[in-house]
Amino acid sequence: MPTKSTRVPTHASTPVKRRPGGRSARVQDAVYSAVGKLMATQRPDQITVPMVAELADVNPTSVYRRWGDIDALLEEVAVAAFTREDEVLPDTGSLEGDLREWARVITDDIVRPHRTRYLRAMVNARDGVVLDACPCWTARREQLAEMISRAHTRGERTPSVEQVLDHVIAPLYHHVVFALPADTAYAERLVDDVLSMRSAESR
Amino acid sequence: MPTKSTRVPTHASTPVKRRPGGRSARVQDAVYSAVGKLMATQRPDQITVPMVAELADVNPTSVYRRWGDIDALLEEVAVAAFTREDEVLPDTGSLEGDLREWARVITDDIVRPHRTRYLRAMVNARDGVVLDACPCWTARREQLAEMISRAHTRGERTPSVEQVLDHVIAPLYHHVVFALPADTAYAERLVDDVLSMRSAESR
DNA sequence: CCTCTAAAGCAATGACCTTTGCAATTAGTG
DNA sequence: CACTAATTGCAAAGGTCATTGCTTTAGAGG
Repeated sequence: MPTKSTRVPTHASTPVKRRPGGRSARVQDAVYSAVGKLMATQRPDQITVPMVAELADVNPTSVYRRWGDIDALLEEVAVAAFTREDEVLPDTGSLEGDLREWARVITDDIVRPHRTRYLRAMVNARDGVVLDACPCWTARREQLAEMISRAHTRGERTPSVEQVLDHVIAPLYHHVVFALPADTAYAERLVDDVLSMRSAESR
Repeated sequence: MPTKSTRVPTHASTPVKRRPGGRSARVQDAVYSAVGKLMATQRPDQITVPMVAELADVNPTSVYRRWGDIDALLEEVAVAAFTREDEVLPDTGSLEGDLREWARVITDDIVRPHRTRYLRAMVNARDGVVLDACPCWTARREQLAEMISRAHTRGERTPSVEQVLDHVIAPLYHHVVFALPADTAYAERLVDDVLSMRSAESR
């Protein structure tokens, strides 16, 4: 069992890691990059520590010592990949336009093979637990809240954040992870459906 | 590589298997049962052939010879588990009542740990392919078609089969496989939402 | 520039999985 | 009932993965 270092650093300003200097950072980057490359072609559950270690030109022992096992590493890389906030929110002037564009971007993102594998890796890691929140959904939730808030100030009648998550995001991700066909047209159909629903507050 | 027998049987009436007699059937039952028991406690991707072989009191070699690898075996057992047609369709007199009851039964089914693991196993097996149809969804689709057809004969305005699949089934399965909370109340909310949508044919 | 120690590398070890050849069992068939 | 072949059991061998003790490297602070 890998005993994670929990010693408190001298200054509160220094990050949790005790020695984030050049070499450790280089190793971590190399390992992350190797995982990303393997994800492009390999199924998550057949990626092994020696595989990523060789591709990263790092000793397997280092990977075992820092991450414990392959699952922890994959999970870490997966959430890192999905929490990057480099997306710009669409602002078309109407909620319908915003949602269509937003759903289109998300769809084009997650249908790419390596993104699909990240999703499936996250599915695998969740065993025996029920999470109230998931890092990659909180980002979506915030984006949605922003777009819906804007629509409200324009006086539009809108569905709730939860309704859009349940009826646009969930079906999209569902189709992708279960290998069912998913494309932009499907995403737009979902947006049409959710916009035709009676809004939540009138329930 | 396991060379699957492709020899044509003498009579077209005889099934594909060449020797489905007592012993083979017993072995298959034991293996299926062992997989089911392991699924109750183990993650799919850490179930190994020797594990199921020992629990089934069967030689590992037999499993390798018949199924090739653990993935093929798990996939086979999973689809077998999800295509059992022992469910009775609800018939409450209204589509709303039918859907609520139907969604409730499905929810109670898939939140059980071993059922969740079967779903995740199916997710894993789907790599690099996009399927037009999935065996466990065709069953749902047929059940839905029946209920909606009955509602139509009663003169009810109904959503389409696809809409119910996308907005009730998909979010439910999504929540379950991603370890997000899912219960009967959630399922009923989804049913309410889909029933408040503008129906598909009026689009 | 020097010291200290966290982190990485190395090598040996053990455990487990998978394959393969051969013998034994047993289900179909005449 | 006897015959044939499909299927299983057995055992050995090869390969990969994961762990562990020790050594070496190189940040970080004085």
